[in-house]
Amino acid sequence: MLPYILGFDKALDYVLPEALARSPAGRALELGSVVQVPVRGRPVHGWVVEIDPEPEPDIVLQPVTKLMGIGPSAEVLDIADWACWRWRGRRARFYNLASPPRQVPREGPREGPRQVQDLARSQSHTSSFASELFRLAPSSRIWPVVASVLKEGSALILFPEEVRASKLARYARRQGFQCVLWPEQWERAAQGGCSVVGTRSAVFATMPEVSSILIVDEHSEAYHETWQSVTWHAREVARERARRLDVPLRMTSPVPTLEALKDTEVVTQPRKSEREGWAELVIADLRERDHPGLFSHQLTEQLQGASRAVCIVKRTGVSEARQQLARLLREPVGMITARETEAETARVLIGTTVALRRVDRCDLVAFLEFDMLLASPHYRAEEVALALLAEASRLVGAKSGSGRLLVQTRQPDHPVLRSVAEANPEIFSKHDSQLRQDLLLPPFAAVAKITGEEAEEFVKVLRSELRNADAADIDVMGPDQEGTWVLRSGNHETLCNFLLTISEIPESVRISIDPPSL
DNA sequence: CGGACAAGCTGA
DNA sequence: CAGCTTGTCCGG
Repeated sequence: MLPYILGFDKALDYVLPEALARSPAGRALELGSVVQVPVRGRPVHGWVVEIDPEPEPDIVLQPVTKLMGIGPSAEVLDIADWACWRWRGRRARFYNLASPPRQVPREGPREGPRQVQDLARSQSHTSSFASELFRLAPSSRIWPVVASVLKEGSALILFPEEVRASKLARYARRQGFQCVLWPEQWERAAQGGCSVVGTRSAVFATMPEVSSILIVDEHSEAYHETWQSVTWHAREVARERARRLDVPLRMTSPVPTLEALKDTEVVTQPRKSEREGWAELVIADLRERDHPGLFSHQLTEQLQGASRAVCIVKRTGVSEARQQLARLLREPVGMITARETEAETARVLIGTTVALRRVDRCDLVAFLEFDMLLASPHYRAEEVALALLAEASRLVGAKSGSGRLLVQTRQPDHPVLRSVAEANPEIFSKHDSQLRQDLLLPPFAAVAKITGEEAEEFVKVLRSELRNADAADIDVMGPDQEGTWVLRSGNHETLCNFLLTISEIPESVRISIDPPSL
């Protein structure tokens, strides 16, 4: 069993006492079951990762003290192991993500393990796995896609936000579908016979059968976990899980990422519908302006005509811009920042990009400093800027309504803006694809960012290891001004397999695979 | 991770 | 040299 001790990634062997060995529901213990065991006399939870292991000699086995409940299925343990390989993570982290937040009691009807395990452990079959991306304008309903997926059987459906996930689960149930929310209804999901809806970590939901996986708004940054040492992406986990299960992976997005477009069939709406589903874009070309400042005449004009407007500015300068705007409009301006919300009922609101998620309805979103977004020092800056416009477009509604997007810029012909103006995200993805191919950035390369106190020392070790392993086709770059090194390879197999051979990683060194910024 | 124990530092 | 900090090791 693998103890839930971060920084300890080794399975330990225990004996199961007779008293715990039997259970009315069948086998008491299966792969993934959560047990309590003593580690150095301390009670610790952990996951069963092997049953009847070959006991190592000269070790006195301690008994398991408690059965805590069911855990991730063998299939999920396997995909979690894959995630550990792919992002160089620790098993306990991913197993914990895949487990119920609060242990499910052992009692209750539970059928014996189904064919899940056989399915999971047989990985190498010729696959008819297909992935499909539905490019849907921001205001288009996704329900038709969701419904078609629900009709096929027990689907696994991911949303970027909890609110949307639970709303959809409720709606689906009203429409007569068996549909549960993960992780709240963890046990029902594990029993099978229903579709499962959740956010990022629901990609590790235990389900006896999965008919297909659907990722709604695949471009959302919410699918990319970058918290502390854990870096992983739910879309990539879903892709691998679908491939292993040999079921279709489906995605929706108004602004598909290059990652999603890779090896995927794109299904588009009729041009007319897609055009209709984007909001009207008004561009204020700042180069044409005679006086400097944050407020173009198009902006004042649009703000005066709006019944409710949100202005987006950069983090520094929200309150100053707010004062200026209030003076200009001669009315109070509400403020929304990451920390606080003030005067939310005002007709005009100002805030950073997070404000888009705090407002439920408006008919104008104005980006006052759009070029700042485009120029963020990250290789995904433009992609993120386009995603924000899609998000804003969804907020203000389709062309048929009165909703508008206003962008102040000195680059009115930027591919991001042309994509929105023409309701054609392909304009941007072609541009971005070319750029990333030229610069060898993801998804056209696999990269590992190495940071931390002892990074320099560690990279020296990596370099010498690379010289020894003559086959590895990996570049080492760095350091940059921030003391960051980057490993780059043409594919993840090469990169991750190489990293797997490095057993000793200093405590302070952090390796993030395909981070959002380099 | 967190405890156990060893080795190093300090102050009387 | 006790008493405290910091480091290293290890778990079945």
